[in-house]
Amino acid sequence: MPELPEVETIVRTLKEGAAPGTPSLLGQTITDAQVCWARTLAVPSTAEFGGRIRSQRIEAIGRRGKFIVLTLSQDSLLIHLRMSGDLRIEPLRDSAGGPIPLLKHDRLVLAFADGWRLVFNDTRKFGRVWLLRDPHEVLGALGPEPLDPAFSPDEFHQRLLERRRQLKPLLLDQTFLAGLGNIYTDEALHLARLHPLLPSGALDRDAARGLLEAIRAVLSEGIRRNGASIDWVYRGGDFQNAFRVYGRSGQPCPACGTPIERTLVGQRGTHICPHCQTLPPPLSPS
DNA sequence: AGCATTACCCGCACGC
DNA sequence: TGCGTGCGGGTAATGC
Repeated sequence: MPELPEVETIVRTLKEGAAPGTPSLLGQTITDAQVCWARTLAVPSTAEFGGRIRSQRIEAIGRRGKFIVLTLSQDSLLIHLRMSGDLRIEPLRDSAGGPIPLLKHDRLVLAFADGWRLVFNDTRKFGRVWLLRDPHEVLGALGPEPLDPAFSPDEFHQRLLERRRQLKPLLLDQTFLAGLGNIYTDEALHLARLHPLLPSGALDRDAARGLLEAIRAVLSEGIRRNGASIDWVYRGGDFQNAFRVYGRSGQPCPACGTPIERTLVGQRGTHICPHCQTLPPPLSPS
């Protein structure tokens, strides 16, 4: 479900505590694990998982692309929410001391020494969790962090030239750039006034810089607004109220008023302003 | 050979 | 009821 800004928002709430009275995940010691849906676990096996994670302490909480990264005493726990994954922190027992039942679609539970638990809920079962000694085994495949100040416009330009692909599929490719998904890609391309099917090799230095600036602008606004809350999964963010094109087919372009159009690019719903985002005519075959 | 593109797949819920 | 759609990504087949 979430893209970089939603994952960033979730990571921050895990660090700070979701609400007053709910604890941070930092420093928690894991006392028990329950795997309700075996395929949620990428590695290791369900049989190995509980014994291996038990008694480890959460030393750090971070994000890489769309991955939530929990650094434990010995291992790293990577969580990818994919389309419908969600995390919640709640007490193990109610005020009367009775166990609090799990909910429909709860897939994995970590219990902590202080009486709270972390629950991974995932309606569509696409989400995955990895428990690894070396997180680089998975995260090493990811491209640069778009908000990393050390990632320069010229380096971005160079990568665009190396990978000659249509812009939208390329921006969605996590090995090219980590963190963009369907919403923020459409938003960034519109802000940069670039057509999603434009070949990446066609961008000059200025266009590449403009695209990186647009990507950073939409991601930053997404984070500032605590992400977007759409469909039936509500997370409290309100970036959906600032969408320029996503989900707005037929409504006016915020820049020029032309009705937004919805097309399909690589099986993904794609939203553009046909006036602001034009494709140069293809070279004739003759 | 090595990319890039395309089609399809994976559970489930929701709106029309 | 049936059908289209989806904040993601892996795989296999095909194309250049």
